[in-house]
Amino acid sequence: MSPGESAVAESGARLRTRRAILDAAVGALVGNASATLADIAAAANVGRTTVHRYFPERSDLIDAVSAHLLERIEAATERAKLDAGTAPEALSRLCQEFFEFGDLFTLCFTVPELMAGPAWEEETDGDRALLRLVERGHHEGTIDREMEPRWVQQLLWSLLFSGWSHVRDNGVPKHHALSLCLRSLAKALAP
Amino acid sequence: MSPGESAVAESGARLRTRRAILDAAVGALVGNASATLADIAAAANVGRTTVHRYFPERSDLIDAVSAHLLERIEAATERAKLDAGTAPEALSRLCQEFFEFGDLFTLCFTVPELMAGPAWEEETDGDRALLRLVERGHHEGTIDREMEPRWVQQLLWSLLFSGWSHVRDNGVPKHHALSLCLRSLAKALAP
DNA sequence: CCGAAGTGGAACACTAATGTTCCATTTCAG
DNA sequence: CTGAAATGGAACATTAGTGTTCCACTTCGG
Repeated sequence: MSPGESAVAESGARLRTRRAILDAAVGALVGNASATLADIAAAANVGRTTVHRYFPERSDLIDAVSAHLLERIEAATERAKLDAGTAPEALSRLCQEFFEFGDLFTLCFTVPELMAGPAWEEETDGDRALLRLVERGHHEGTIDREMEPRWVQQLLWSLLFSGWSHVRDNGVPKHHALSLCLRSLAKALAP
Repeated sequence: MSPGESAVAESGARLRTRRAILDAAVGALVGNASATLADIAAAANVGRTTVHRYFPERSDLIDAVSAHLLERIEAATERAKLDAGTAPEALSRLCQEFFEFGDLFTLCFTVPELMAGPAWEEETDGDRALLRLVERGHHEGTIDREMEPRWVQQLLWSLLFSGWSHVRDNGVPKHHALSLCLRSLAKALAP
């Protein structure tokens, strides 16, 4: 292996610590939206210096978390197979997939820098798939035509946020919060 | 008037600037959740020194904003007359009242320090009135019994958040966003 | 007109977070 | 075992925000 393949073939160790830092960053930021690099380093059982080695600036780390989040969202959207079944069924599956993320996606609401990047401005494939799905529901007659695609999108996300807040604030079991999300979504969308 | 009545009889000017700073703080924080005291002072057309005269520490200002917000929420809850009409009607009125706040209450989601105070932990009269209202709806048979009081509370707030996000992100007119909120809420709660 | 209240702004010290450098230590593959 | 890779930690400079002090300026009621 010739030297200089910096980004390509990282040693196993590097990949592992990089991942550890990333995970720790997510965990720390979920607990405290303004977590310090020192906090994150501690959470990752790593020196602050090491964090800087992998992510020279704070914004680099934030960007990485952001990218990681986007990837997971896209993956979950694919798993939900939005083309299968009726539109409400597909939306329900998507809701369940997203719910699995746990408080991970709470970050979108609590850490504003996270959404700042250009990647969040443009529509992702997942976004488009969701919007198309709602339109399909309109044609099928399985989704209330007043519930326009973008509103459904807002609704889905804020329902998930509600669900996890319900778990956190009121100590409700997760499965119960999920079923409240699903029921509320289904009823709101029903024609 | 004897000297030393510090907090009681403030001159008109003092009250006016205090209010100006408070309003500016709300506006600045809505625009940027991590607004600086300098930002706020500038927004209020006031020197930073003056801000410190009225609110010695940043937390004092935040507390004042928090109190102001709580007052308005309580006032809006009273105006909604939750005891009148059917439960869904009352909830709809409450939703409209809250919606009037504009992005003001977005602060609850974006400025975590704001909710940190002890005043937000304990249940306010407004909270209790809302929870009782939902129970009344259950007895009347006008609200789905699966929609437990605290969930309805979460739902109401996150719908409002969705509504204003819809306005901000998608440029939808306010009245339209409001009607989407009301419709979604009504359908989700319907038995 | 006068004096007190209210204000603005400059200057300062203090703190917390960030980013950098350097060196000693550990780890691990060959 | 040996050297390169990876890490931890101390020390440092820098920056941004905060809180304080002091003085000059305006304003406004009497």
